Amino acid sequence: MENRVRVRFAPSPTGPLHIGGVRTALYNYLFAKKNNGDFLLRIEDTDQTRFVPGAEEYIIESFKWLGLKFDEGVSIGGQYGPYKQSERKAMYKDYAFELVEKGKAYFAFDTAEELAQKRAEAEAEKKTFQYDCNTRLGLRNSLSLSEEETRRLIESGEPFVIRFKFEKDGQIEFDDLIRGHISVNSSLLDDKVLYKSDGMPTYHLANIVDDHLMKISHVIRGEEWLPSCPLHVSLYKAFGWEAPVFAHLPLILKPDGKGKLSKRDGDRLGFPVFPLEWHDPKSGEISSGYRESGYLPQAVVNMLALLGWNDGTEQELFSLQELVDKFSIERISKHGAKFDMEKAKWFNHQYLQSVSDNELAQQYIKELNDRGYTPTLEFTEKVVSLVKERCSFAKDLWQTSDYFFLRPESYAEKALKKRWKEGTGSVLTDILSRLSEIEDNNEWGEKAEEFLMKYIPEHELNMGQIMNSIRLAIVGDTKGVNMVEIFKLLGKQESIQRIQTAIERINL
RNA sequence: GGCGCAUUCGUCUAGUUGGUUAGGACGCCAGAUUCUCAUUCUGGAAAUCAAGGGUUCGAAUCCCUUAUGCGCUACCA
Repeated sequence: MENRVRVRFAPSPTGPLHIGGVRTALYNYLFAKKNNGDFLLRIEDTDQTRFVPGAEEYIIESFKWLGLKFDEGVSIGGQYGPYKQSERKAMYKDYAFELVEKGKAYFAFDTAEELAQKRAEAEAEKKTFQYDCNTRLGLRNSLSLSEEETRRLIESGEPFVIRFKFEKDGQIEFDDLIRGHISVNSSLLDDKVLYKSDGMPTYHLANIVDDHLMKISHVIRGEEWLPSCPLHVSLYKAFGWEAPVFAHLPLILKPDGKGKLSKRDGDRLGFPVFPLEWHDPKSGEISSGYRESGYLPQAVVNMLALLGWNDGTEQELFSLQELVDKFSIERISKHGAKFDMEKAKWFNHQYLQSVSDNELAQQYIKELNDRGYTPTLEFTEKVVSLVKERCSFAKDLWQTSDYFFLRPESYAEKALKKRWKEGTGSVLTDILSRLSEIEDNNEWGEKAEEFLMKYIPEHELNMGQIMNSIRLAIVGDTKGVNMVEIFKLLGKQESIQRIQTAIERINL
């Protein structure tokens, strides 16, 4: 029980879950499962001003879709709860005060205006104001003020925050599983606020307290936390707690240019940045999701896992279980990875092929019904089996198989020019009459093929030319699956009808 | 500005103890297959390993410097 691996994913419910966050969660999950450990979900809602209704439910729903199960946490429960920081509010204050008593932190009474003033002054001199060991004595806090004054201010209800007190010339060192040894001089760090004047802790305090209380063994999080890690390490030390092992993940970058992948990039380049579609309750804006865009959850998981990690072999397709078996933090790359939508599409193509025809057909038939067609499941299944390999998404089914359901209304001009020559009409008329003579049963398609294979060479006609003109007549373009397969599925009546119509229309 | 992190084909990456024709995948191009399109298969182009210095018989791999990019620099997470 002592050294059990326990990791957590700790999002803040300020909106939909970003794909980078999903990857962070995935790596946490893989690491936990690989080591037979626990994967927890904690909601970090200490900033009341940024709370967005529905975000928490969205997060839970996202992981359900992705197939990543939490062992403990919000909506699941567990013995270390509550798992939502707003419900743990009372305890943070005690911990913050404990630090003040230990001389590791102090009260500060500076107002937001006063600090803004300081920053403006510094900026005017092209410097940066920092609340740290060099400036704190000149500011209004329990270090610069007398004990009586401090007590008087607190008792009179003056708003205050608690700041961490960094040592003057300490060296803070820690090891990161991905980045190796990291060393920072403490006098360069600013005295971060731990406890806000609204009675809530900041991320830094709440995070450390909760990770300690929830017995988190490894903290796997985004690189944006690396700069504040020295503070976190110092906090563990100040409390006298053992720090967890840290691993800071590289960022997911936008496909073009530089920088973090953002919601705007998705809108701009036309790919989802969120696992599920998100309806913003305030702006009413809708952001697309992987699920709604037709991605399979396994494909998203595989794609994300490989964006910055590989097992050292040339394998690229992994099931979730395989990822669990082969995952290792040490093999995560150190630098950010640009998101590649083409590769994402390729992954989905791979996974779509493993979905059964029956399952896809059931899904497709709903779409067909919506479009006003009512084919049987059997027929739809046959169509699916023929066109599946050409699709990357289930939604591609229609554009690759529409001709099985609707007659061509027009004929592609380019194909017409190339495949419908002077005598095509009369040749097809002759072929048509011969096709009509073939008995209309299950073997009609094969028989039709047999006939064509004989007829075309016998009349010294060009195979490609004739087959394509028939295709053009039936499909409306020179595209689609094997002609015989189309004959078979469409049947004699429909096939002949379409050729007949085409001859009449085109030869007009 | 300060601090931190990073830097191998267009993109994702392999390369863990210095000796490889620097490998794979996506994308791209070509060929093959087919009645077309797509799929599939085969092949090809594509990284002087950010740059410059060292160390060494030998460096993508070790050291230094520089450059560039990114991240953080809030009573946000």
